Amino acid sequence: MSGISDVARIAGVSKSTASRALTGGGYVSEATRQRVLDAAARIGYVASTNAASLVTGRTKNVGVIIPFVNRWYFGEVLEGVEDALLACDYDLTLYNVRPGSASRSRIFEHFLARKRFDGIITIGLDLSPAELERLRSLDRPVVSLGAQVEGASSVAIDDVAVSRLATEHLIGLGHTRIVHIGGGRSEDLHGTVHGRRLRGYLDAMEDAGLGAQTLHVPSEMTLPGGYAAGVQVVSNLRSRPTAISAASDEVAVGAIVAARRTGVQVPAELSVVGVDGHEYAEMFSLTTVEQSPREQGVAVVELLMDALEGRHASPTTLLHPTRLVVRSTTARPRE
Amino acid sequence: MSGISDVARIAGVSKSTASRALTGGGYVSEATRQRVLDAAARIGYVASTNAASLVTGRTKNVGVIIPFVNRWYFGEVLEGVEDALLACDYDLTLYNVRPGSASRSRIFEHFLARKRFDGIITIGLDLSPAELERLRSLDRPVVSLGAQVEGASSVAIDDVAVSRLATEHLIGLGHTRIVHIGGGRSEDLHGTVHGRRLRGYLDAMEDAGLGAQTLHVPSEMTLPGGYAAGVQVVSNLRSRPTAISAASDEVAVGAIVAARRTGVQVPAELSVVGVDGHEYAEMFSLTTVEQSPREQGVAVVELLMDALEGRHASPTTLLHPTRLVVRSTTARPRE
DNA sequence: CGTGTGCATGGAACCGGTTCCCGACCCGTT
DNA sequence: AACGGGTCGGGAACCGGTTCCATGCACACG
Repeated sequence: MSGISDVARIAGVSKSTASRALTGGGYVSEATRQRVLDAAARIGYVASTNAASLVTGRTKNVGVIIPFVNRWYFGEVLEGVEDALLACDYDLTLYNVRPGSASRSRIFEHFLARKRFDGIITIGLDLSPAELERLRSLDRPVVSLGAQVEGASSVAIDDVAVSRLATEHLIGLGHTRIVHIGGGRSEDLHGTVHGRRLRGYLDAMEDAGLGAQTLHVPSEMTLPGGYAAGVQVVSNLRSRPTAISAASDEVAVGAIVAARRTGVQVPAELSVVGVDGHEYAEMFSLTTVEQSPREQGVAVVELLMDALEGRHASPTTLLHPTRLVVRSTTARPRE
Repeated sequence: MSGISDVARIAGVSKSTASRALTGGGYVSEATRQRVLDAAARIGYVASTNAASLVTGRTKNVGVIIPFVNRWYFGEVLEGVEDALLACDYDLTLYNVRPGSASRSRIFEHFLARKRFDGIITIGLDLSPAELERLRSLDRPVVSLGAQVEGASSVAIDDVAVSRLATEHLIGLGHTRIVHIGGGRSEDLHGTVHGRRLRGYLDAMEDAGLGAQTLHVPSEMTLPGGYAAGVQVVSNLRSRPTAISAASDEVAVGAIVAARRTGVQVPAELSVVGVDGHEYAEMFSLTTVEQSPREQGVAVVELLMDALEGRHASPTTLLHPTRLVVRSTTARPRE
């Protein structure tokens, strides 16, 4: 495999001159630079970032830690991050730490310590104090998306607000028996996305004077999860709610499928609102609060680049905009 | 940041001895080895793979090229690959080449040339001759999943066979007006997954003497794609088909949603069969031919490890097993 | 008792780049 | 004609590891 020495030899210059010509530092005459560039192009030379990083300390590589790649939100974010990093000439090393997976500690203890990247992006991850400590000890900038990492810049949406907005939409239509489908134990109303979305629902109900009749069916943030919860809600014949505020679009769609299957009309008998702007939302005419995970991925990369280039050192938190999109799964309740 | 020299100093030995103790090569007395290991553990030392790779030539890193991360099949595969690589102590560098994206050539020309990985895994990718050439010039083993790369080992399922099996199931139930929803232009019956699945349908129809009445509605391999195609099929009132052979489960589910929405009973009026074993299949009681992408990911990593360790040099192709799972979206046609 | 063998260790070269430092050269000033 | 500052390019050190080679030593053997 060809190295910089080969380029130098072909161009008839020394290694150092070749390096200067290629990286653009120091004085090189235009003529020599061209000769070096030509030589490099001719043999298809690309510098080994590995070797360069040894002396420069910049690896041109970023570690991304993510709990799922297979859920819509995370997949979108990852694609956005990938694109943005590529545009900045960075490679992306992926660490998939599935919740409950044994490999999680191995990643933090072993893999992250290999000094292989210039920075780290964590996505939707709640870190333990030990993990935080380990991350900090690497002495590389850390930015996070969708969850707060202490002392790190981050991009997120206001999860409480989106869920509140969705619920208020239902209340505004005249609903009072509204159930929230989603995760989150009631003790944990801040630490997780699940929890914050439950919080938003509770706040909206409270503010509307409906604090006494809140309902919460726990569910995984998946379509099958929403389906199971939906079955439960719909089969509750005595006092069936007239509306569902779902913690995510996948949950909402699952609930809709469950309702239709049982012969319950949406939105005539049951209104459903979600959160996300999932690619399925349009197909199901789902009313939802849209966020744009792909753009959030791009934004978090920008934040990391700022940190890498020493711009605005103090941690900032960027709140990404969201908006209510009313389609046809929500309507006034029947008298 | 601590280096091997620090470890050596603390343990009171030379750099070379420390290196031998840590990597396990050459002679080191048990006592010294322990002292070195203790010193390393004490300061949380992990060798920089970067620096080591410079001399050993092994980077402990694998490049993965994938067209989507956001589609079920690809997401599953990626998670399987990640797990398996981690278990072998390899990092994963992700290259997401979305079809039609301008960055594709940049990845092949620039990023892949950085000599950063020991091997490459391509997933569901049809390479142009130039790309193939570039890959080969890197002089690193390449293995592929779900598509043939000339001269490379690969893992795949028999796409023709699965689609044939699904279609034969419908034929076996007595259906004759069967439509295939999926991609693939009829000229391209081998090069792509779309094409091969169309081929399987055509073969099955042919063999059953139904070659004259094949029907094909093109569609993207997504749920919305299937929905759109489903609407088209169902609204064809005069001679509506009695069964759909979908190219994937996502397409199948989309078609089912479309049918139900239009009031067409599944399976009473319309049977639907898919291919994949998607996580949604069970929820929709979908009859399908299951494959296991996660396991395929693990298998392709094994193949790569074989190549990296010089075992069985000649390219092998592994056909992964599949099986028909009959649920309740298929039934005999009504008289 | 001299010598050969095998284990244990340290010194130094090396991987492929970047960068520091220094000398050569050119050109305009004094 | 001597001098100084700005350009240009080469030699060598360095990044953090691994590995080759030489050396020291203990022990067994003839």
